[in-house]
Amino acid sequence: MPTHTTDEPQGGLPRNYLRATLLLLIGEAPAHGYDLLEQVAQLGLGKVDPGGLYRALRVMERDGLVGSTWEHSSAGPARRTYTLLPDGTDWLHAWAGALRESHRYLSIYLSRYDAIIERQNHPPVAPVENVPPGPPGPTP
Amino acid sequence: MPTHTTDEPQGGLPRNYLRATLLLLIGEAPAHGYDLLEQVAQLGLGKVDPGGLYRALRVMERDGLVGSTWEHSSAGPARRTYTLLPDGTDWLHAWAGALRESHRYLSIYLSRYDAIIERQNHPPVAPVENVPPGPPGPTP
DNA sequence: GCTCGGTAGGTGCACCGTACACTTATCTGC
DNA sequence: GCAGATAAGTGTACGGTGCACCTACCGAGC
Repeated sequence: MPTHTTDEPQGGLPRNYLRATLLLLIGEAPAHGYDLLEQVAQLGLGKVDPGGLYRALRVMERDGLVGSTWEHSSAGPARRTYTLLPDGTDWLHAWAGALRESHRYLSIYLSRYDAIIERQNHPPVAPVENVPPGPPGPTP
Repeated sequence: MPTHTTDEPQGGLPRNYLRATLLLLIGEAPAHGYDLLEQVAQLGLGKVDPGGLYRALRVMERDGLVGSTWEHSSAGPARRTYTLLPDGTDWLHAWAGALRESHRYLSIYLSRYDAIIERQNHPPVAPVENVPPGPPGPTP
């Protein structure tokens, strides 16, 4: 038996949506991982895997998109606060462009999907299934 | 040197966009692979890898989403024509729902991005960078 | 009759993002 | 001193995707 086949749709979110989202949020205001974790969750995508989030942040730091500084809060453990670097801003712009295209694509997709549904509700001619045309009468 | 780091955005298309798109197109009208290859390309996503497309079709057939029949055309090699099966229709609906959410998410993302850009053009107060407050005078 | 290019379908493979499970450390309140 | 919230990570396997490459059929042209 195949392990997985075609499972439930489970999202259909853009690829790399995590990086893109993190760049946006950090671009709005510097923040630390745990904070971003909650912000991301409230942004429409519930429950994000913390591991993936922290990993994404470190990769982006390694690549010079964001910078981090440790902040020793009086309450709770120390936190890493991330800020957007110039390269990160460039990337944010690039991502926004790509996502705008993706957004347009989804609009097309959904309108064509709606057209199919519409067509099913108002068949153009000869509804082969039921209600044959002509006056009702005893079956010949 | 790391092999890949954070490369160019390269799309940001939804995950599984290929299956979703194929289901939609086959739902509109039965078609064969090569045909779908061109339709998909014209749908906004240029140049799709044929291998992946054919593979996706076979997986979906294996999972009972689509059915196929060989058609021996008089001109050119035989072609496999795919039609949507009931399970495929269910999936199409599910995908459309997921993609609609994704579409909404992208709307939010883009409007927040635009807000950032806007904010950069019209800083709310005290543009920390230049133009210090106080009467202008000769540089000390 | 042989090659060339378009049509049609397919495999092998490696990369990388993601999801899931699990761990560590600090501080507050009971 | 233990539980639970805050905060940051690691290990790992899965699966979609992209790239490169291969087979087969058919008509046109040399």
